[in-house]
This record gives sequence, C-alpha cells and structure tokens, in this order.
Amino acid sequence: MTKIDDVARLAGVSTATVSRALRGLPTVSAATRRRVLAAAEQLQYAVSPSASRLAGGRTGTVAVVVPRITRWFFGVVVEAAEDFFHRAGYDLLLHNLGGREQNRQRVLHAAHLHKRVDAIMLVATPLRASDVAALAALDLPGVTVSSGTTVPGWPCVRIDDVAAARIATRHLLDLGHRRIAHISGDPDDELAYSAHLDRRRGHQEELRAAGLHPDPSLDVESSFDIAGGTRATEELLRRGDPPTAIFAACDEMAMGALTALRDAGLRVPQDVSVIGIDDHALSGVLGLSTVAQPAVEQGRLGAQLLLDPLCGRSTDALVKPDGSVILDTRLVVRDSTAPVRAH
Amino acid sequence: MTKIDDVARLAGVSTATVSRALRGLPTVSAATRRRVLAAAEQLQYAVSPSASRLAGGRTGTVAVVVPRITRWFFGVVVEAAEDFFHRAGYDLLLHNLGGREQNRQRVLHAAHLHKRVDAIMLVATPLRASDVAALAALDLPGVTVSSGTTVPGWPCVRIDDVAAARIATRHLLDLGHRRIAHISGDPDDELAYSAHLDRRRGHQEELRAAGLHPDPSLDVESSFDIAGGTRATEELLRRGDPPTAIFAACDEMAMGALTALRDAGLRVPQDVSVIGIDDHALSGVLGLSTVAQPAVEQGRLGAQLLLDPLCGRSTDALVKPDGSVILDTRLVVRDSTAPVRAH
DNA sequence: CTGAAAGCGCTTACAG
DNA sequence: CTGAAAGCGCTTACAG
Repeated sequence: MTKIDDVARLAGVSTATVSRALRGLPTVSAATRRRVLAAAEQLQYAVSPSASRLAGGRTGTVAVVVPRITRWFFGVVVEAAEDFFHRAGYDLLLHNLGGREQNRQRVLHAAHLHKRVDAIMLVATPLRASDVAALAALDLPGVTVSSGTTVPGWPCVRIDDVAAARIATRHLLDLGHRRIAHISGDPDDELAYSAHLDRRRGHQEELRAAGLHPDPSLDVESSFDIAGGTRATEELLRRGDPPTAIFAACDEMAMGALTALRDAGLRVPQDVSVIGIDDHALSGVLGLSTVAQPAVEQGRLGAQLLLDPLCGRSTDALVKPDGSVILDTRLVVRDSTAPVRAH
Repeated sequence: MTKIDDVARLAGVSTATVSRALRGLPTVSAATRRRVLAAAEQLQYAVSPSASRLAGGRTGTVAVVVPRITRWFFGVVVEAAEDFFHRAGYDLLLHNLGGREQNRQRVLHAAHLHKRVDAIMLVATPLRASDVAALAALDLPGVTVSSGTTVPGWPCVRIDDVAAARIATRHLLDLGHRRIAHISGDPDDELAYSAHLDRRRGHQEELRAAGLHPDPSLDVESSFDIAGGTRATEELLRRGDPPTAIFAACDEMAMGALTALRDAGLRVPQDVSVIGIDDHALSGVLGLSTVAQPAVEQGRLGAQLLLDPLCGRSTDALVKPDGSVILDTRLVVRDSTAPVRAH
C-alpha cells in the first residue's frame, strides 16, 4: 500500500507538506498543493485512518445510539442523521440496543466510546445518573434526540410529548368520547422509550381539563410496538365494557390495536375510534388518525447541532437558551376516528 | 488519560505483557494476568483503538451497506447483523445509500473502506464490474446479502427470488385469476433492489407454465416502496380494464396498491386480490397475503459467514460449495387474496 | 510557505 | 512466560 512518504517523494516535498496539502490547510502554496494532489492521485494514495487518528486525535466518526432501528421513528431519524454526517465527511458507528438493557450498559460504559468517536448522538436512550456521569466524563460533544433525560451541556431536540398527547385526547373528546382508553409502554422496561410517560401525563391532563377522571381500568401498559398494542387492547377488552375510543402512545401500538379490535369483531371507527402519535409511513395506508411528529427533521437537526460546533459554526440561532429545540406536532385526521355513537 | 505504560508500571511488567494479558493471549501466566487486570481495572484503563489498529492492523469494525435503512427488510437485516457483530466484539459502520447513486460510488470507492474496516457486508447493493474490481482490490473478506451481483470469493445469502415469485403467482392462478398484474421496481434506477428482476422473471415463468402470455399492459414499474406501489397501481387503473389480481414485488409496494385501490373505490379482495413478497411486520395488521422471506435469518447468517472465518472457524458446513446459502420462503395466505369472481 | 524531528499509544517479531 | 526495541503511518509544534 502506498503511504505518505511515497507521495512526498514523488511530489518532491516533505510529508508534513503532503499532510497539509491533502487536508486543505491554507498554509500551502497553490503550486505545491497541485503537485501533491497529482502525486497522490497518481499513486492512488489513501490516508491511513488509524495513523491519522492516533497522530491527530480526530476520528471523523460519530456514534449513534438507538433503541431499535426497526421501529419507524428510529429508522427515519438514523437515515436523516446518516445523510447529514456523511455529507460532512463523518462515518457513523451504529449502536442498536435491540431492547436489551445489557447493550445499553455496554455502549454507555465510558471505555467503549472513548477515543473511538468525536461525538455522540443518543436517540430516546434512557439514562441513569451514573450514565450521565459516565458520558460527562468522556468529555465529548453530544446531542440527545427525543429523550426524556438530558445530559448537561448537550443540546436536545424533541417534540413536546405532553402537548402531543393532549392534542390526541382533545380530538377524541371533541368527537364526544368519554370512555377513552390509553395504551402505552411499560414503565418497568429500563430501555423503554421514555416519551410514553409524558404522553400519559398529557392524556390525563387533557381528561381532567375536560372534567373527567382518568380511569385506571382504561389504562394498559405493554411493549411500545405493534405486538404490544395488540396485547394491550386484548387486555382492555378482557376487562369488559370496551371503551369508545383508544389513544395509543405511538402509531405502532395503534396498529396493534386495530388488529386486536378487528379480531374481536369490533369495527373502527364505528364501534371504537383509534388514534396514535407519529404519522408512521403506513398510517396513511391504514387510515389511522394520528398526531404527526417530524422524524426526518429531528434526525437532521440533531446531526447539525452535533457537527456545526465541530466545524466552528455556532448553533445559537437554532436552539433556545437552554440548548433545546422543540419541534411542532400536528393533528392528522383520517378514518380511524369518528363521533361517538349515541347509546 | 491513562495509557498502557501506566498499567505496566503499576503491575510491574512490560507493556508487551500488558498488551498480551489484556487481549487474553495464552502466553501469559495466570498470576501475571491477574496483576495486569487488577492494575488496568484500578486505573480505569481503556486501550486506544487508533493506536491498537495502527500497530496491530485489525480495526474490530465491519462496514454494512444498505439501500435504505427505513425499509422493512433492510432494517431487520441490519438489526440482526448488528446484534451478531456486537456480541463478537465488532463495531458496525453503517452506510445507508438512501437511494443516491452518488453515495454508492463514494462508499464503494476503494479508498473509503480501506484500512477502516476488517470486513464488509453488502445488502442488496447493485455492483458494476468496476465496483466488483474495486472491492476485490481491497482484499477484505465480505459477504453479500440479498444481492443479485456476487463478488468472487465472498459468500452470499439470499432467497430464490424467482421461486418466491412463482409461489405468489401460482397462488393467484390457483384462485382462478387470469388477468394478473405485476408491479415492481424501476430497472433504470441504478440503486434498485435487484431482486425485482428475478421476481418479474418468476412471475412470467409461472404464467407461461399455466399457458398464459405475460401482458405488458399489466406490468408496471415504479419505485420499490409504498409510494411506488400506489403510483404503479394508479397507472394500472388508468390503463382501463383493471386486473382481477395484483402481484407486487414486495409487501411495501403491495401496501401502496391497497391504498390506491381503496381510493379508486375497489374492494380487496372482492374486486381485486393483492399479494406481495416479504411478510413485513405490518402485513398481518393489513391482512395482506404474501410470500414470507426470513429477514432476521439473512442478517444473522450473513454476519456469521463474515466473522466465523475471522475467528478461524470454518463456514463450510453452512454454505453450498459455491459459497451461497439459499433460504426458504413460504406462502402466507391472509385476507387480501380470494377466488376470482365469475363475470 | 516549508521541513526535520518528535510523538501519538499501541503490537509484534525477536531474543532469552 | 517475559522484555527491549522497532515500527505501525500519520500530525504537530517548532524553527526558519
């Protein structure tokens, strides 16, 4: 393999000059730079990343941690972030926790990320105090996306989950529903997407604002995915007297609810209305009403908040004084919600 | 930051011994190893990846290239592979092409992957002769998953796309359908998931085996996703006299077809039957009939075929003599296919 | 604008 | 089983 000395020899300069010319540093004359580039081209020279990292300290790589890449929101966020990172010349090290607490611990263990990446993006990753301390000790720039826990000094981009849930519940209330069930994630799951706690809170706040009292028998927890939505809805129906509407904490759970309702012989929206949060790529196909959140924007903006400072650009104009960016959500009414029927 | 010399000093041994002990090489006495591990633990020592890579030549990282991480199949494959890689102690560098030919060229350019990874997994990535040559020049182990093009010396894992398509078309024929449309990916798209060419072939073979002649007016190409399925179906309906059944080259296109048919006022399966290939996570929710392919297994097996040789394990028992593994598909009949109605 | 030299922090023959 | 020393291939003050 050809190395920097070969290029230096062919171009008739020192390796220091080759290094500077290839990286586009300003302190190289135009003529010299041309000679170096030509020599590098001719020899098909490619810098050794390990050597460059060891000598220079920069890795040109960022770590992205997501709970499950197969869930709609996380896939979209990673795709948007990946695009931004690669355009900026950074590689992406993917850590998919896959629902295993053990994976979270391994990834967040300071030793693992140390000297391996220049920056970290944490997507919906729950953090304990010890994790936050470990991340702070790494002394690397980072950003959290769609996360309940924030890391001091890191910007965060997300939606207002409480507000999004209130919009969903308000929509059902406006349609005349009073027996509104809520299905959401399991709070005991350490890897749970923490947003669902805020969403439950918003739901209950909106009920109370309407003079209703949250009914524990209409609140079921399960896993935060399609299968969880099915199980939660089955449990709901088992408890007797079904609700007239179900607010699912995410579209995937809402889709599971659609399946369970269909299997139970209940029609949507004639017998039961269903709404979720997300605006999943398939929600339109299913006619699912939802509160849309901007996933691409969260991934892209998260990446930008991470890289801009590394390139010396300020992000002050993008974030609030506390470092956060709260993106808007909006109600999307389709065919799964309808006025409650008179009894 | 603490480095190997610090550990060596505290343990009272040379850095060479620390290096050996920490990597678990057999040529270290039990007592010495214990002292080294204790010292490393006490100093919170973590090896510098760049230094280790530069000196040792191994990166402990593998590159995974996928067309679009947001599509069901690719997300599942990456998740399964990621799990396998991390268990084996390897990091995953993700390259999501995102539908851009330019990205494919950047990633496959020899210089980019050179010295950055120990192995490469290409998922459904179309390759030109020059790409294959560039990959061969890298002289790295690799594997292709679900790819039409193979790289000499690399194993490949996939399904038999021709056979899968024949199963789907056979199912429709068995239900009495004769006007069967096919919607699939765009062959002009350089980044296209090449499987759709084989699927079209299988479809046409099965039609001919039944004494039918493939009708070009019932064959529409579009993008290989939900929106593409919708557009292709709209085009199909615009051509007049609709088919009694549609075979979509993948479930996501089938889902787009369901939307277009609904919007056109056609009922599934009463007016039109629809079948896809995949068994997407949401196909059950939608009641979509399909030919299931094992995505998790393809990701896991691909990862294993890549890493086993790096660990000195033979994979001869897993693959056929030509290095390929062809996994089974199976028909899953749900509610989107029904016998053709008498006219 | 350019070069000589030190140094980044490991691993690997080689010798014992 | 262990150590001294060379070397992996760059980048970065420092000096000019």
